[in-house]
Amino acid sequence: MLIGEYIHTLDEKKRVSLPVKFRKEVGKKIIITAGLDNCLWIFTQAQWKKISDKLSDFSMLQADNRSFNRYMFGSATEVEVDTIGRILLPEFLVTRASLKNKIAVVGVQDRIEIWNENSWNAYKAVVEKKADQLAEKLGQAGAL
Amino acid sequence: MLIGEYIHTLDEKKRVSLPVKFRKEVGKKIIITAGLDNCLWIFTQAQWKKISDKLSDFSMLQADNRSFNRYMFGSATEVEVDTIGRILLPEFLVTRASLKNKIAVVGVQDRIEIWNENSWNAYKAVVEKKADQLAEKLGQAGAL
DNA sequence: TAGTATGTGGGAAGAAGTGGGATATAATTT
DNA sequence: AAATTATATCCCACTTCTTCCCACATACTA
Repeated sequence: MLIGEYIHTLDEKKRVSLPVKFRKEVGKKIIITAGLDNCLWIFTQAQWKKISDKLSDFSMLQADNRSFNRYMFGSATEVEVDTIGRILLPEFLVTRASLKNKIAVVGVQDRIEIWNENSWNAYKAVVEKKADQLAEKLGQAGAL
Repeated sequence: MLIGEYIHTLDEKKRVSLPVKFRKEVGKKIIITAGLDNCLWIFTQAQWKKISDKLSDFSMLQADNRSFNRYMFGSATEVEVDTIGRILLPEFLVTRASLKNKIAVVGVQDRIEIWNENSWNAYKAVVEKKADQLAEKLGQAGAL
């Protein structure tokens, strides 16, 4: 289970070290792609297979599905974790997620998210304000 | 059953000792996360599993679910209880709950809550004033 | 009053994160 | 085709933070 938030550095060579707590779970090869809400998503290979299988079930005949598939698949890249636990982010993904020197590495159950630090803080602030409402809603859904 | 309120210290290294009465019940590894009303929640691993299983049913394609999952998982951390019954709080959770030197450790049925001492006192004061009304409401609902 | 249990504080060893350099590979120019 | 430049990958070293351990203080109990 991937949980927790870590503030790490994106160095000049576009490298990020993964938090130690995540390394065992994600393995040596990961899939990184553009996520929703202007962050990057990192999946294990197994997880990615699940997702891509699901996505391929959607009909190619619908424009929305085509767009979304292009979005997810088009930006997906396989990346190796180096000997000391770092990954190298492709330039276009750095741009896509507006990553600067300080980034947030966030564990969200079965994926890792990479955020620009400021965007992440801003996002959190918004969600925190709404948290009660969200909890209420989910409570009604029988979640907690 | 976790009950009672204890005022403990958050030392410079962000450590808090758990009240002895709670230790047996929570075990050696716990999950700590940002709760509602600006406090932290501590769960046993078993409880956390229940919660996360529920949450995994929600699709990541819906914005509200993404928000809540990020909130719950992103702010959760697995923490070990050290040999003398202390836990180490990650910086971002200390910030989230505005914890200072003095904190309140509160047993609430099946979870432990961590509060800034002042916030806790303020919260208690408010609830006390409303207690009659709350009781009335619960009585009508047939709770007691 | 002595002994035990709980809570608090700090120092030292180790690990994690970050930065920089060297080597190999590819590309471009003459 | 050779040489030089550029790019990328691998490896090493430094620094900072974390973790583990031990010691002290206070409070409670016998």
